[in-house]
This record gives sequence, structure tokens and C-alpha cells, in this order.
Amino acid sequence: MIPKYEVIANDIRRSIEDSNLKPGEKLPTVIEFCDLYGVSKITVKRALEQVAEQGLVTSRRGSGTYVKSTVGLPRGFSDPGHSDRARGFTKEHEGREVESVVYAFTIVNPPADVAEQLNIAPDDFAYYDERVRVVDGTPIVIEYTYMPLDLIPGLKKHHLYGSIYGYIREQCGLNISSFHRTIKAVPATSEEAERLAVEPGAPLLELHQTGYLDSGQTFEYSISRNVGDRYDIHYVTLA
Amino acid sequence: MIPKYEVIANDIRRSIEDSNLKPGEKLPTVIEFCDLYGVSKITVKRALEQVAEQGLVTSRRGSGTYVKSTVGLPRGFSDPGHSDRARGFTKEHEGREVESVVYAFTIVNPPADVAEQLNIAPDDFAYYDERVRVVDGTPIVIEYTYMPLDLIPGLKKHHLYGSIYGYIREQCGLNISSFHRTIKAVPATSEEAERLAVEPGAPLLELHQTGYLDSGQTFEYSISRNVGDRYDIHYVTLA
DNA sequence: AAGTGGTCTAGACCACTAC
DNA sequence: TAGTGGTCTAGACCACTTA
Repeated sequence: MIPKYEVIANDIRRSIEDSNLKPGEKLPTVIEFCDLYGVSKITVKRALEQVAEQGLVTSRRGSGTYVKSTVGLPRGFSDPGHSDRARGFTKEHEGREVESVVYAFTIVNPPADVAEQLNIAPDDFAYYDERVRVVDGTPIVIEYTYMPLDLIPGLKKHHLYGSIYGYIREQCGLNISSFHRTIKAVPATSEEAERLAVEPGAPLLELHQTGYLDSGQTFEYSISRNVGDRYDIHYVTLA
Repeated sequence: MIPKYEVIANDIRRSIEDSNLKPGEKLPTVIEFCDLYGVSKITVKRALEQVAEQGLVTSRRGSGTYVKSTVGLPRGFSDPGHSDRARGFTKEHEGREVESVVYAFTIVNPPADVAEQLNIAPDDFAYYDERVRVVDGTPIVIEYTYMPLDLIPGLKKHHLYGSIYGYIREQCGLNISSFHRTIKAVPATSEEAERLAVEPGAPLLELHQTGYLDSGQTFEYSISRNVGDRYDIHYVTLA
């Protein structure tokens, strides 16, 4: 069952992508949308809010809602959940050949700071894995990941060659809710340089990621280092 | 006039920050919040949604709303508009000594790709500036910025030593609405290395930023290169 | 079956913009 | 002053979880 506000929001997004609504153009008023769809004001408002959050339009009280000029932005920018590691790397690169090289897969007592991030006791166990993700033969990223053992029973090495998120969702029946991220730029260590086929000291995008389930529990703490010129991240910030 | 849902959302955020609500704990039900505040369901829902978007709680239909464990996350993470360059660099580093070194300030016909981003004609004029931002004596970032002349009349070099956003907001009476960003990691050029006091080839966080007004017009296209170990970015992604 | 969150309405009132 | 977006209600109905 798709909510009405989703339907309206999708229509608006499509209108913009198909250039039926052009940059700078004024959208129909809220009341006009109400008549168009036979819904109430608050429902239209909600649709517009959603599209505004994605950065496609902007509303001004007393004036109207206007299309932003989003030329040159990556395609599919407006797709909800477009973001790479949220959907899972495997999903993001669908249609291309995604491989993994697994350098480590063990069960450990995580370091104190990781245990804190995972919200588990220091003597609780966690999976730890190191893997490099390769797309069409080119290494893109190296991941160092911890996951609480208790939350995700039965994880085996062969899962690391596919989609871990798929395993969590489908086999464990868990719902992934959100991620907190910190990003910085770092130089590649010599080991990383070799694994990623770059020069030592080459710029990498380091992404600290904490993943949450819809229960509020932390299911993942991961540091990934992405090759600078083979990877980028897009997002929208509301002022 | 602060909306009721803001008040409720603020209360919830404060409860979490003050640990009156602990990670994993269940919040009052929507109905209980209604009684507590004497408001209707939809208003409570809206407050919870807002807090959920900031990554502090997560709601499950049929079950309840729960606090996520946000240990180890940067303070003020939950502040709306916490993000650095959205508030303006000057504001972000309030209380510390922020200086600017201006390497260029001219008016030009921007290159085709920039003109497209700014949504102006190729023969329209734009400001172009290069400046390095220095906090407490340490250079943090070099910015290369274009802004349409027509939108922001009267910009002078001395404004570059303070807050450009402040000028846009207060002097021009314009409202900044949002930013679209792309991030990658790059090596410092030798010129940048000198200006930022790092080694040539040192990893920098490159941030492509397009800024929008609430009219939908683009007021800024900026590429900034941030010193890797002196800068990071935080954000939340909903799955 | 009972409880909880999610969607939606019809309409009121308010704040702001544009003329 | 007229038009527009923003907030809010009281209550209905639905979808899902939990026991």
C-alpha cells in the first residue's frame, strides 16, 4: 500500500526529471494539488516536504513552491535511498561485476572503542572482517567491519563474497534503519596500497559508519577506505 | 513563534542528550505524548519523525519508538543545521580565531560547466574568489568559489575576510535554503600544499558544493579542498 | 485481541508575500 | 488586501507487533 503523499511526491519528482517542470518554475499551489488529487492540504504538504528534503524544490510561505536547478547532478539523485552503502554495495553496482577479496574473517572481543560503538559489553563477541570490493576488475574500497555476534547468528565466510546486508535482511529478518557517518581524507598505508592497487600515500576517502536496525540496536561498525578517484559521495543539506 | 512539534522534538532531543532516555529505551507512546502535551496525534508524529530523521530514534509500527545508541558521536550532532558550510564556516568556528587569506577576487565569465551549475548564461558575469580559511593559525581549507553577479550586488574584497553568507543574508536579505554536495578524496597540488602548509600529494577532502536560495536560484558553486587530518564531515542516512 | 504507529480528512487559523 | 504556504485539531481507519 503506497501512501498518497508518496504517489504525489513521485509524480512531482518525475515531472522534474522529465523536464515537464523546469528549473525556476513555480509548481501548482497546495490548493491546486488538493483539487488535482482529491486529497487534503496536509497530505500535499507532506509530499512537497519530502521532495524539498531531497533538494529538488523549495517552498516560500506566501509565495509558492519552486523547482531548483539541479543540472549536472548525478542521475537518480532524487531516488529515495540512492546512497551507496545504505542500499549495500552489491545493490548499488547492480548490473556490473562485483567481487570481494576477503583478507580476514574472525570472531573477536572488539577493542573498547568499537564495543562502545556497538553498544555491547567488552567481553561480548563480534565478527571482524576485512574485505576489498572490486567492480569490473577495479578495486574500489577496503572495509574493516565489526558486527555483534548475538545479533546476526550464522554468518559464514561465503556470505562475505555476496551481500552481507542481504543476509541480514532476508535470512535474519532484520530491518536496517539508518547510518551515522563521518568522513575524512587519509593516505593509503603500504598494505592498503597493495590491496587497492594504488600508490602508498594515495588519497583515500575514509568513512566511519555505524549502522542501526529499526529496533535501535547497532548492527555494524565499519571503517572503509575508498580510492579517491574511483569513488564519490553525494548528499543534500538543508540550511 | 515556535511550532509545537519543534518544542516536543527539542524536549525529546534534550532527554536523550541528558540521558533521561537511554539507548534502547522505549519512548512514551504517541498517545501518551498527546496527553502529555495536549496536542493531536499528527503533531506528535511529526516531532518523532524529525528526531528520527536526525538519527536519534527509530519507530516501528505496532511496537513503539526507541532510542538509538549514539555513543561516541560528535556533540551537537542532533542540532538542526549543525553542518559546517551550511551555517557558514565563520559561524561553525565561533569563539575561535578565524582568518582568511584571499588569493584571488575577480569578476569573470565563468567556464561553461560552472555557468551551467549556476544556471546563468555563458556571457553573464560571476564573482570568482580563491581563499584559504585559517582557524587559530592553522590553515584548514582552500575554497574556489563562483557566485552570480546579478544575484549578489556589491560584494567587495573586504567581505571575503569575514562571512560571505552573512553578507548574503543580512545585506542582501536573501534566504539560503540548501546545498547539494559531492565529496571525494584528492591529492594536494604543489600550490595548494604551500598555501595549506601540507606536503604535495597530501590527501585532501574535495567538496563540490552548489548552494541554493529559497527562491530556487543557485547563488554559489564552490569547490573546496579540506586538509585531511584537520577536517571531517558528519551526517545521517536513512535506509 | 489489544495495543501501537502510520495515513488521512475537512476545516480553522496564522504568517508571510506580492501587489 | 488577496493569495500562498505552515501549523494544528479531533477523530476515523488501517497495518503491524505482541502476547
